[in-house]
Amino acid sequence: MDPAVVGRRVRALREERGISLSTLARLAGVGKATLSGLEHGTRNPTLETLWAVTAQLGVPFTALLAEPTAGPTAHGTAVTATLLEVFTDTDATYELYRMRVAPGPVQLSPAHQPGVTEHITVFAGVLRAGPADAPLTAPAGGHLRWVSDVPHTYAAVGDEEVTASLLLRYPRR
Amino acid sequence: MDPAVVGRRVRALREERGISLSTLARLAGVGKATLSGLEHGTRNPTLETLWAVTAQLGVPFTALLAEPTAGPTAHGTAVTATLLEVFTDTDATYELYRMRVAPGPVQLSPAHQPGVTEHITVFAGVLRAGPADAPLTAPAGGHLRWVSDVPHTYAAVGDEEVTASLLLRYPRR
DNA sequence: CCCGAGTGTTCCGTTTACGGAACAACAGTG
DNA sequence: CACTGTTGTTCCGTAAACGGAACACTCGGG
Repeated sequence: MDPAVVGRRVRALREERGISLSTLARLAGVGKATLSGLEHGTRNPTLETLWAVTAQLGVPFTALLAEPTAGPTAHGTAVTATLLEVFTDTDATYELYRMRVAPGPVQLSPAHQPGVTEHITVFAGVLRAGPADAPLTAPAGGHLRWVSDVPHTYAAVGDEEVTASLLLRYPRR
Repeated sequence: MDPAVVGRRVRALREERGISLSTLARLAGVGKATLSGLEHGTRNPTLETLWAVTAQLGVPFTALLAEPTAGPTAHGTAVTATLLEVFTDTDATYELYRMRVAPGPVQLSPAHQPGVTEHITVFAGVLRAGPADAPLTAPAGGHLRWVSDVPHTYAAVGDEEVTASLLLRYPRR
């Protein structure tokens, strides 16, 4: 992860709010040198520092560390999935991904454990996905859902890249 | 933010994967002392350190800093929404929330800007939501979508709390 | 022109997070 | 029993993140 990226975002968020470096430093309770160094990417900020600054900006960490999350980039070439969140409830564990499917060949994914379901919301493009023997199609705004304990496929229909959110539900065994 | 909380989660995630402190430290390229102190909450870890460890665990920061994210907890009493992610594409900005709707009175939410759409995936419970004059109903696993430039409502059907993911799409003006 | 109030950067002494090594405790050998 | 390989914790010198102060700079007034 590049600290310069984080720095640029902090600076952008600050200027977006029209607040000066000096005042943000004072509000967040950190030194001006610290904030300056942070925005320039010349420092390697502490959790405490980042927390203080982002809290003052009213922004979760996620907004700073969004897209370069080197999460488990998915299995193959066409599909890129970034793990956004994992939350555990009493009866299941959920993994929420942001997914991109590049136009091109169909992407085959192996089966998961029994009972696992996938929920996909398509935001842009047209996605054809689901069980390998009976895939479903959804346009932008559409939603797909299937039990993923069988091999399944992902493919972008047309030449537009597909953006979607993927939710995996693992029932508690 | 309490560093002890982060520490406990790191330890939980590590043990969940059945991997020892020593090996995780080696894999992540950090000192054992660093990781030990981090898990105990006696240190104030650096962005670089956190990044190395979470990347090795295959978990985004979000998973560590999940629920105490004092993000914009939603409008009223029945609905609690936590901002998980913000990502900006060329044509729109997305805000992804994890939403909980407590059983009880209907929650009314004011209209957003024109063109904003909401996408909801229900994970648990039964949700009745949508435009105030024509709400829709979705059970667990269901999906709702509507244009939210009119006042809209959220309500849990039955006495089970609703868990859902809410995605707001703001088209670029 | 000078002055005060603001901007953001740089300098610097103190604090502390860092990794390597040494450590005690335990497990499975021969 | 000793030996070897673990486990995680603690010690410690070094590197660096920290906040405060000093700095150069740009505005707007008197």
